[in-house]
Amino acid sequence: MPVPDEPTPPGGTPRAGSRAAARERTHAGLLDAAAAVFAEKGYGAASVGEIARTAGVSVGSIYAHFAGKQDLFLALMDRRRVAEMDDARRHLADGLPSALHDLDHRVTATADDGRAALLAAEAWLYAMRDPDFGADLAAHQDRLRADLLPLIRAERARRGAAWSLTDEEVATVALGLFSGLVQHRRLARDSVPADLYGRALLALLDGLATRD
Amino acid sequence: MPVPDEPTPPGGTPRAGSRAAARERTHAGLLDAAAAVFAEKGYGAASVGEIARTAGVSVGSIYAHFAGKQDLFLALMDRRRVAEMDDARRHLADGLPSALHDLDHRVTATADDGRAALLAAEAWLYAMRDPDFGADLAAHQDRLRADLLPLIRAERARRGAAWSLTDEEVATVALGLFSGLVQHRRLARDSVPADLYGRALLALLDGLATRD
DNA sequence: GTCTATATATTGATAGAC
DNA sequence: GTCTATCAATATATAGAC
Repeated sequence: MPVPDEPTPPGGTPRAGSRAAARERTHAGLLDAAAAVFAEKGYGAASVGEIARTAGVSVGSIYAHFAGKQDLFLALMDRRRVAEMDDARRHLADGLPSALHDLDHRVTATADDGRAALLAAEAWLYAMRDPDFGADLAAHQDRLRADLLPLIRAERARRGAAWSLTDEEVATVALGLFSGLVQHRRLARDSVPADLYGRALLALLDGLATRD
Repeated sequence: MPVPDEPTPPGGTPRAGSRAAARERTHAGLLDAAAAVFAEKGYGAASVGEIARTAGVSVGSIYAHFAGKQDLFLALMDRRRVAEMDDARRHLADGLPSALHDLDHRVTATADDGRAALLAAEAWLYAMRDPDFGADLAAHQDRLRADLLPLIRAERARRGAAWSLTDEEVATVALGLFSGLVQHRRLARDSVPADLYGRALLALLDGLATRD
């Protein structure tokens, strides 16, 4: 999702102008630069040197903030996760009908955003090679799924019929279709119209009622 | 998809034992090694040295077969593409009902296969950074979609009702859900049961009939 | 066509001045 | 905390013997 990638001041925002605030600024600037470089080059090909240059600091300064390239990447992913959760909770709060229209916009925004889809793919690949990070990412997906569940439950109650998928499975399909359509749209924009996600989800919901 | 990654003898298979056959063997062996190393390390972190060592040849020998790391990667992706097309056409030939059950198996096989999903993600990321390769990959997806279309058309005719999605959109959703579920299953196997793809597609088809 | 040896550049990370 | 300078390791790619 097109996450604004906002900084996360740990334990309260330090007063502007203070030494702690300056440190926070470089810290956040490094994460911004990391997002740009990791997205452009990929994790493997990205170099800490270029990240430092992009952030406008020296190589050595990076190691005063992070243990190394890996730690920097993990910190970046952490920041994106909390931003994505905030974003999701804000947009899902109003119930499913309003959310459906919103989700369409999130598909296109995520696909058309320069870095979001790229970094998500980098994160998934990193997770495939680092079991610990994989567990973190899976837990994050679980939380997203959990946030989706109340809306699905309410919709099922509203329609008052038995479904051929469990609520959790519906949430999984919704999440899977989301990332799948984002990647397809990114590859060939014309093949994924802006409202396809919403229409597909509606058809799915209509078809879930078991037929006898 | 769990593509066997078979060699592609250009212009007919050379006689076994001939010099051309020996060349073909190393060529194919290099592609096999490339598949293993690119999947394990990722494109950026993979080194031609390790690929050579895995294939049991020297670094210099790689450059007698390929122009470099990039060319090797592209050749590998090319081989996987023709194998995937063969595979898809073979399994889709019998019509949709038989294909549906088969598709379920393809989701689990692709997700559980060691390299297929990894290399697919690497290919997508590479495509995001190389427009030419991106066009190739998009064209490949288009061919897959085209192969899916007859089955969808037949199913719509069988059900004899208007649909809220075009046939092409249904194909896109089917492809998108496929890759999305594969990635989710790879991350958290329990969240994606083996038959979820088929059940979701069935529900989608049931719900496509417009309601008035 | 395959090998060994090597040229050249870049990498992640560290040391020490300020 | 940020800098400059530098380390050792590794990268891609090439040259030349066989």
